[in-house]
Formats: sequence, C-alpha cells, structure tokens
Amino acid sequence: MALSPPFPGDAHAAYGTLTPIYRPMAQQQAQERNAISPRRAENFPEWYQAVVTAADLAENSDVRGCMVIKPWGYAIWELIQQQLDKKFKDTGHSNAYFPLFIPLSYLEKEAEHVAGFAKECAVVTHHRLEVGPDGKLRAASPLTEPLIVRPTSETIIGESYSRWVQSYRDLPILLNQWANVVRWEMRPRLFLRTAEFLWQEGHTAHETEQEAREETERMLGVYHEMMRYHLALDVVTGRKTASERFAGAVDTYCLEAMVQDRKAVQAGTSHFLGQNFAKASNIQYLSREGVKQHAWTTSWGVSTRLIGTLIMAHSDDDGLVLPPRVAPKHIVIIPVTPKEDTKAAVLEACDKLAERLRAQSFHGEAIRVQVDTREVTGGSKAWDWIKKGVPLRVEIGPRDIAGSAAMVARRDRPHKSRDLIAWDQLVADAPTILEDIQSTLLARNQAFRKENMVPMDDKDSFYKFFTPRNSGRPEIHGGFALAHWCGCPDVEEQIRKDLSVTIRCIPDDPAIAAEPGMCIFSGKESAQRVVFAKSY
RNA sequence: CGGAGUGUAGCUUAGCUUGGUAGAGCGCCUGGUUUGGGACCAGGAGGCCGCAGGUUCAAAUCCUGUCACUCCGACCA
Repeated sequence: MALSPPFPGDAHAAYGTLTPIYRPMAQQQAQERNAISPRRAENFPEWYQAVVTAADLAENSDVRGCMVIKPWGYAIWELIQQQLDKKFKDTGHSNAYFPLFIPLSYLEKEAEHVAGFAKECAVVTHHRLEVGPDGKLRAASPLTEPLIVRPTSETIIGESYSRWVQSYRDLPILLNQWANVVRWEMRPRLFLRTAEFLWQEGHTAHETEQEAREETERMLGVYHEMMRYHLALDVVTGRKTASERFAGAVDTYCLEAMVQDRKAVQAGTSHFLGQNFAKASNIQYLSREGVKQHAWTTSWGVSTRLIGTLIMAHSDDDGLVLPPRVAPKHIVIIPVTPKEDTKAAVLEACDKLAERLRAQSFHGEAIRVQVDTREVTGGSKAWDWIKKGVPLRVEIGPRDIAGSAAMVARRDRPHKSRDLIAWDQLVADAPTILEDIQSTLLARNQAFRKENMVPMDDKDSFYKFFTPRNSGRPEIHGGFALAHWCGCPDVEEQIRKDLSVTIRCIPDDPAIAAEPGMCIFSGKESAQRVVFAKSY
C-alpha cells in the first residue's frame, strides 16, 4: 500500500480525488448496501439518529430530553476531556467543583442573565417524598427558598469569588469545573441539544480588563486547536452579535463548525463578562493604589455537543467515522477463523500483532488495539466496527499467517477497499497511517467548508441561497453566506424570521472577511462581512 | 406554549375503514450445517394492542377522556 506522506503541507492536495460526500442517487450502485438507512442525502436528521444508534453511542432515556451515554460514546467524551484538561492545566488553570443547586435569589442578581435562562430552568421545590392517600409517592416538605438546577454556574461561582477576593494579590483566579448542567429544552436531540448535558465551564477573575480579554482569547485558542487537531474540524472563529451573545456577557466569542448538511454548529464559546457579574456578585478587590475595584471575569465552555458535531461532520452512509485522536480504539483486529484446526494459530497471531502494535505510540500514547474474539461471523464483526468508526480494521485469517500479512482497511476510505500489508510494515507504519487518516478528515472538512462558504453580494441571491427548491421535504442547501451587514438588529431579526438564518459570527480571520462594503439588506456601510447560516 | 401526527413483542411494523382466537421481519435462545465482507436450516421464548371509562353477546378495531412520544413553529451550547 502506498502511504501518503505524514502531515502533508496541504493534506487536501495529497488527496486529489476526495471521496464525494454526497452522490446523486442515480450514481449510487444499486447493489451497494449501506450500513445506515436512510442515507445522508435522503434524510439528514434521521441519518444522524441512525448513526448514533448503529455506533452504540447513546440512547434516549424515559425522561424526555435526557440521554444515556453508552460506553463507546462516553469513551469519546473521556478522550476529549483528557486533551482539554491537559491544556487547561498547561495554561495555569485548576479544577474545582461547585454545587448543582443554586438558590433562586442568586440567578436574580444579573438582570440579563435571568432573562436569558429563566425560561429553561428546572426548579427544586421540595425535599422529601411521602405516600399520598392514593398510595402513590408525592412531594412533601416545601423548601423555604426554591433551588434551581444549574443551567450554568456564573452566579454560584461568583458568590464564592466574592468571598475569596479581597486584594489584587488574590487575582487572578483561574478555575474550571467538569460538570453536568440542565437546560429544559423544548426540542431535544441526542448530543446536540439535551436537557441535561456534560460540559466543562471555566470561570476566571482578573485585575484588569486587558488580562480578562486576553484570557477570553487564550481559551478560544485552546478550543480552536483542540477542534482542529483532535476533532479534525475546520471551525470559523469570531464574535457573536448582540442578539446571539451569552446572557450577561460583554462579548461572546465562538467556534462555528460546518457539518455535512451545511448547517452551523456552535461548538464552543468563550465569554468576556466585563464587570457585569463582578458587580452582580460583588467581587471586589483593593487595588495597588488602595482603591476598591470590581474584578473582570470570563467564562468559557464546551459540551457533549462536540460529539454530535463530530458525528455530523465526518460520518458517512456506513456509520460513524472517528478521527484517530478521539477514537476509543485506533485499531481493531478481527480473527478470521473458518476452521477449528487453524483457529488457535490465528488467534495467537492476532494477539501477537496486537501486542506489537500496542508498543507503538500515536501522539505520545500507546496505540489502542482491540482483538475482537466474539463468537460471531467475521462479516458482522467487520460491519460492527465500520459502524463504530474505528480508524483501522485488520483482518487475519489462516492464509495470512504463512505470509505474515493482514488485510487492512481504513475507515476514511470506501469499505470495500482493503490492502494486504505485511505485519512488520503495518507495525512500523501504523502511527503514520493513523496520522494520515486524521489529516485526511480535517482536509475533507476544510474542503467542504470552503466549498460551501460563499460571498453574497445582493439580497436576492442571499434569499435564494437559503431557500430550498423542495419546500415540502427540503433538500440539503445553503451553507455559510459571507455578507456585509450594517450592524442593525432589526435587519438581523427580519432575516431570522424570513429564513431561519442567523449571524453565526463576525469572523476574526481577516483572510475571511476583512474588507469594508455595503450592507446587502439596508445599503448602509459595513466594516466587514459576517457569517450567516442556518444552525443547530 | 401553538399546529399536525403516532401509540400493537427488545426494535421496525401489518391488522383498524367493514368488531369475531394478534401476524410478520430484525434481534434473542437451542441444535445442526457453515465461515476470507452483514450465513443457512429446524425448533423455541417473548404481547392485559399506551392508560381509564363507554357501546356491544364480543373491542387492537367504534365512542369519550387521559397520558406519552414524534414532527413543524417559538426558545437554546
């Protein structure tokens, strides 16, 4: 097998013929059977659900909006956690834990914050159960002050900070917590929008505005790097408009990923909170000049939504496709044991190869290898791992033992393409192949994003861009529209009403949108283009 | 919270208009034959047809109520 060079300068160029992400139905080979039904092009939302089920990532709970994250899905989250946690520590942060329950009165302290979250809070009003006259359990003993289940923790952490901070010498405070939060969602969707979700929330307090702004940008950068190099997502970063800003923030920065139906997913946020929460929570310090000052705070977070983004960005009509750096297993070895008398030899060869592969490292960690010894036929084993998105599948049968070779299949290539590779070569090349899969996925996401991020210079084409031809069952359409906007919230609101399209961000990359122009809706002046898109 | 729809086995569902012993596929269990890309044959387990009332000799089927879920809007990481 000819291997592509590791880390090609332009990975996209190394793959002149990319596997098309969508193929028109007419070109689909009729006899070709996919693992996932429907296909992406047929019904994207249903395809997404089918991938989650087929890859055994999660399932819905009886509690509406809540999900059970199954081992394979949780392992992906753990890998994301590990990578991020290291980065947080490297940038000077420590982990801590703050309570799940927040007194109602805390939330009331910041007016915009209340307005933003009040409609989606779970409220705890009682603290015991008793048996009612009908024999059923009912809530008893009302709380004097109701508690809310945290939708985010700015207020309760601010309460602590107000006690911890006395002097400029107490600053900065750089904390993070890994936690669950609850936002009572009307329309849940596994991983993307659930009533309860797992996330991390960083909360920092600083002496100066500049320090806090630097922190906000630093953490945006940490997220950017993680999404690009671990999740293989070519995200667009930028600032939110006033209407999309975090409730109570001065500035919200975000990372917007484009997934395969060309919609945007907000994959992470970093907020500069100014002194708003410091004033609300009374976080004050005595400055170097002996003057009482409010601290400057930030908060930043990513959630299990990243997994949903990952699925929608990379997976195909055969199921999940995982970038190796977040794959719970890098390689699965499937013993092909057609006859009893050769079975032991095959299994032994598989175990030996697994050991040799485990001794290799990929990004400073031992390669994660599993030998699938389940008592089912080889074909269904292979399909299971295709659906689970394992980057490399290795099959060893009796005939391969003589030649010390194995059939190797890459998940980023069509499921029928397999190569016979000698064990020695596979062991030596495994890290390179994994790296190549990683960069191929990034290159594909980047090519797709570039292809579907288009400048729009008049209102008509803008509306046409976001209007499906088939309104009954909308086909995949639209993308990221780069258009000039005058900054007027009314214009933004009108577009949202007309097309369900919002400004995802004001991009910070001058290569994307620096030049001034004229708002295509109002004709007024505009300093730069902004990104419009439909979103999750 | 508005509009539409659906509740039958672990999952997907047929049957409902015209009331008469609840059927299939997948999955699961057992045995056998198989095995280099989703095996086949035989046998088996599994259902108060969402729940409560009503009509009827008889209700998955008709009527009323209720609960849950899904989709489309409004809201959101």
